[in-house]
Amino acid sequence: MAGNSQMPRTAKSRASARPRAGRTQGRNGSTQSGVMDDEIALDALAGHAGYAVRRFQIWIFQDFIRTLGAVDIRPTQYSVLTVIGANPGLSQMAVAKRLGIERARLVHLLDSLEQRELVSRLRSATDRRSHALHLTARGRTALAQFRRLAAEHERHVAVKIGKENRERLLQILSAFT
Amino acid sequence: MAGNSQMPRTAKSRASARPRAGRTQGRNGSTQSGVMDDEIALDALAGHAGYAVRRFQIWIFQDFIRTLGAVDIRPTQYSVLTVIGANPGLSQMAVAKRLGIERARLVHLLDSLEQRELVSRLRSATDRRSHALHLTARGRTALAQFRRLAAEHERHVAVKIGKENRERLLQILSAFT
DNA sequence: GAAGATTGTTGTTGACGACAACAATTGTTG
DNA sequence: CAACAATTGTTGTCGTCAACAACAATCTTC
Repeated sequence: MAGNSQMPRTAKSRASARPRAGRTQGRNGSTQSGVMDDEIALDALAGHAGYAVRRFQIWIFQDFIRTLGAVDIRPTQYSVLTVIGANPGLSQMAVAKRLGIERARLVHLLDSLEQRELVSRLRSATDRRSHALHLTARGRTALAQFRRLAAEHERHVAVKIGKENRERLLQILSAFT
Repeated sequence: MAGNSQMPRTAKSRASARPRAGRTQGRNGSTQSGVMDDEIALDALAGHAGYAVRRFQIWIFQDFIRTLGAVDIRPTQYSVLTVIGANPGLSQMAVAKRLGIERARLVHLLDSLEQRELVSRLRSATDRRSHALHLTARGRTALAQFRRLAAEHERHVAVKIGKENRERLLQILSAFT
């Protein structure tokens, strides 16, 4: 229930005012409020990977949250469930390190998932400090559904940037997974 | 004074325990705490663009923040300064829409930048509701320096993922800028 | 001129990353 | 084996950021 619609939806309508595609210098007096967004120069920003990546990441998370809105699962929760599902018995530290999540933050994530009875913390037999994390039966069937919805989301991504571009992207960023 | 160090810094040292690169199934009893991260299966996560993009975005922002740590400029501040510099006289709404920032959030960003005398809000002559945003003289010279540091950061990105991959990435995500 | 929209502002909520401190429990070493 | 160091889960704090809601001042529009 936190799903937001789609992209910032840059102001349309107002069909006049042909953008004079030339100079990117600003300083055109009348540029006050009726500006078409693409008239506004990004300047150096256009050459920064971080800017594009950030905007893309926001779009992708919004789509994920919306697509899995009915089951109320956010990207981080999905990643935690997936890793536990694929590696039952992991400790919280191990999950946190693997996903790059603060172990303090994982505590709350697991509290929530445990309350929803998707995950259970069992005391480890070998190290009484740590918890062995497992999916519950309900967690396993739920995850299967989440996976289907996540695949649907992934198709949205493919449509947005192109199937081949998506694969190329995954390949380029494989070092960060 | 908000700069955080670098990456999550997963525990290194401890030179023993050769990871047995085979199965990715988990369920190996001894897998409790001494796990090498790459033994832990990501499962479906590996096929999700969002996961990789998110991890990459975090890395890139951390490097940006660190590289521009000396001048205390964060990515969002840099983007705001850049857009105002390239389009003097813009209203806050226009900047917010162009960068996909909440206009409520831009208020605080500008408060900070105005306090540092990098930006000034002038009352618009044509619309007394809105502010015409300009860089101060100090803002212009400062931005030139920020740009040099940002270029250095961008070189870090190129080293990290490869020069061609960076360009390919910019191309793939050009729709989001 | 009245109704409705826009602009900047303030404030709240929640997700998230980074830290610091702590108790319980290993491990390590003299 | 006992003292000390390190690890694990936990709690709490702080700051960033996106999303909303409400408001006064100011256009727009009819």
